[in-house]
Order: sequence, then C-alpha cells, then structure tokens
Amino acid sequence: MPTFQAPRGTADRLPAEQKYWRYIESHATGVARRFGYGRIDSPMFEDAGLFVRGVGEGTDIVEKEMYVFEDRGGDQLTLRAEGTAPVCRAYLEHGMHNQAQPVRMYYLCPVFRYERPQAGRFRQHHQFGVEAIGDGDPSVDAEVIELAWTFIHGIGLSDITLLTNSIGDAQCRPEYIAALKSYYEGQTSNLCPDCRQRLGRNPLRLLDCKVETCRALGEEAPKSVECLCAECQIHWDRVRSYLDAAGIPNRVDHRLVRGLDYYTRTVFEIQPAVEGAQSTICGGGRYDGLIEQLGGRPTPGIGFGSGIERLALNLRRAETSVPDEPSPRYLIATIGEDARVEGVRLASRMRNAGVGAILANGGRALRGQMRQANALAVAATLIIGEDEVRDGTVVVRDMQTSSQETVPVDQFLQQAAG
RNA sequence: GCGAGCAUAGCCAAGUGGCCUAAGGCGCCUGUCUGUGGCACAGGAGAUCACGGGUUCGAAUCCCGUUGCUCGCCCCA
Repeated sequence: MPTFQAPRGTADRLPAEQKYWRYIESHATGVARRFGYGRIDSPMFEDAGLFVRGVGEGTDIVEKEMYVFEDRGGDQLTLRAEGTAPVCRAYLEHGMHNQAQPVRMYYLCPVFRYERPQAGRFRQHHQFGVEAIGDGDPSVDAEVIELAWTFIHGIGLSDITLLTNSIGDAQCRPEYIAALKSYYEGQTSNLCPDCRQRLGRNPLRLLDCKVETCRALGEEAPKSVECLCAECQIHWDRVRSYLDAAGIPNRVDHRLVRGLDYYTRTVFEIQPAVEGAQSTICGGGRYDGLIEQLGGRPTPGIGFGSGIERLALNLRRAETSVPDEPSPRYLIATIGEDARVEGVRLASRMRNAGVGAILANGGRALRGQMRQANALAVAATLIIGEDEVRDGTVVVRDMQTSSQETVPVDQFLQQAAG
C-alpha cells in the first residue's frame, strides 16, 4: 500500500491548533471592520500574466516561485502567489473607481510559493492583508500602517518593532539607485560575492545584506530619504507626522527595501523581538504604479500582508493565552440498548435546542464511558440506565464536584437550553 | 537554486554490528470496580527500525543512493 503525506511545505491544521487561527482571524476581521475595510475573496488561481506584470518579471516570486500550470483549455494559470495583484485586478474588473475613494478591502487567504520550507516559511501559507486603492493621500499610508499595528497589538504581540522607509517614486528612485550604484562601485573589493552580483541586478538589495563588511558599508551608503523628489519628500514628512499623531512608534530603517517591484514611496515592516531568519510578520507599502501596470488609469494604492503562520508561531513563543474553542458541555452515557435509544433521542433534542452533546461510545461499560467524559473534559455527564428509561429521567453528574441528581428529561432540557 | 543536520509505534524516546522475534514513558483499549471518571495496580493493541542497494557469518546499528523532515543562505508573510 502506498502511503501519502501532505505535500512538501504544506501542513494539516489539526483541531488542536485551530484556536490560534480562529483567534487571529476574528481579530483581523474585527480590526478591518473598525477601520472600514470590506472583505474581498478572490480566486485561488489567476491568469499567470497578472503576477508577472504586477509583481515584476525580475522578482524571485515570478522567476522561480510561482506555481504555474496549464488547464485543460490551454490557459496559463498561477496559484495565488501574492495578495495585492488579485485585489487590484478586481478593482479594475469591477470598476471600483466609481465608488468612494479609496476603496478599502481586506482579505484572508492562502498564498502559494514554491520555496524551500524552513522555520516560518511554507509553500502554502496564509495571509491577512488589506488594500486601500484610489487615494494617494499620506493619511491613507498612516491609516494602513496603524491598522497593521493595531491588529498585531490586538492579538497580544506587544514586543514588536515597526520599521518604515520611503523609497521614492518613478521620478526620484532612478537617481537614488544611480547614487547607490556609484557609491558601491567604488567599494567592490569590500563586497561579498553575492553583493557583487546584486550590484548589477538589484542595487537596493545591497542594503540589507547580512555580511558584516557589507553591513558596515550599508551604514555609510546614500539613504533613499535623502534623495526624494519634492513630492515624495512632502508625502514622507506627512506620513511621519500622521503616524506621530496616531501615536504609532516607528523607526526609520534606511536599509528597508522590499522585494516586489511595485512598491513606491512608503514601505514598512513589523518585526517581532525574537531573532530569526523568517521573522517579518507584516510587510507592505505603497504601490502607486501597479494599477496602471495592470492596464488601468494611474491609481494610487497601499496595503500590507501579514503571515498567519508566523503570527501563530509568535503567539506560541510568547505563550500568549488564546481562548479555547467552545466544545460541548455534555456527554451522554448509556447502559443497555433501550437506554441507548433514549440517549440518541436526548442528544438529538439537545442539539436541536442549541445545546452541545456528545454520545459516548456505547460499546463500553459505564466506567469506560465515564473515562471518556473525563478525557473530553465535559462539564457534566448525563447517565441513562434502565431506571431512567422507565421513569423518563436522566442522571446529571457534575464532573467537577462529582455531585449528581436525577431529573426528568424534559426539565433537564429546559434548564440546559435556557 | 546553494549549504548543514536528522530519520526507531499516534507522540517522546533507549539502542553505537550478534542474548533486538526492538527497552521505557505519554496517549489509546480492557480488567481490578455486574450502573459511575480523575489516582493506583494488572494486562492488551500498536514498529515492514523512512525507502532501495551494498559490506558482513550476522545490520536499527557501517557504506552508498533516494525520499522526507529540520535549520541556515537567497528571498519573502
């Protein structure tokens, strides 16, 4: 017999860990609602071209991480590789520019990338993300960042750092990159081999290299916020002052650059205090060129994505207390076949009345059924034997106090439902 | 895509070439207790020792390959 296991980089989410997910999701939807964001669910797969165009041809995601397949009709499709491009596609497809701007949306969905799995990284992971499309005002930047901050604080992760930066726009970024390049070109002998490669392809990436000598060079390198054009400068100053007004502490990190091509101006990340390679739990930024890139009129937008697996990992690490999933309070134990029938009847009536009930494994002696009640940690066990069947009663045993009383079935139902 | 470590029952694990037809613990099931849990005691089920090949009289144990997992790099959430 062949055996199967979950595909590499994927994981079963077992009942025992569901509480973390329910907890995170309910906080996410709650925060989104308070900020006025409406939920959007887009398809799990899209036209492959959407991501190629949206995320950028040279990015790792497009170059080597997308799940691309051809369907039976010959269309090239891609499992959702990222959250923002599909939302922008929907914005265009449904003419959302006719709604009040910005259009505020959030999503909670799986994302697929073909990567080497490791701590906090999977081939299928899940993101909570928001997008505010159609208004380039810096107050929207601050709003989105505040939403992220509020969300992560709300789930109980308080030892976190918000990093911000501005990487300019189509006007000023080329100049900045040129400045950066010429700075590093004078230092090539001090660069690590990786960085020498990056210099040609993606100079921004030199900034976040971890090699000691490169780090030192990065400290001295030209900073993007020093090369902003006038508009970007004003935008950046306002974002910062709005963040101050909202009381959101943040640290400007000149080395913060993001790997997706579409980012402009404001970029940000939230990091937990615990060191780890895959530590970023939230990342986002402004993408004012993306909608146009996808065939729409120039439309500003900003958003973030937050990895739920990483959030859950951090909740566990921080030993944050997370409420248990509600489970039935009652287990029904029966003795004999006649009682069994009554047990089935009672369970059914209870559930119809909105009361949770589990029928014990009837093949076992009462003793075994009681053990089961204990293992399932129910609040009370309902026992039905010959006497109870005859009298139309049920024994209600409180598992905590070990006290029990015999009550008429109807009376019990009324009490339990009320 | 690159580098490193690991792989024994559902989980944790002993075992480092021959009393291994594989210890122990958790969990599960049964009994002690004919209709009453948590404790204790007794018993039971559950393992092609990841897979394939090799070395050897003999392999869970040594070697090679494959697969998987974990960790790091790259990148990202």
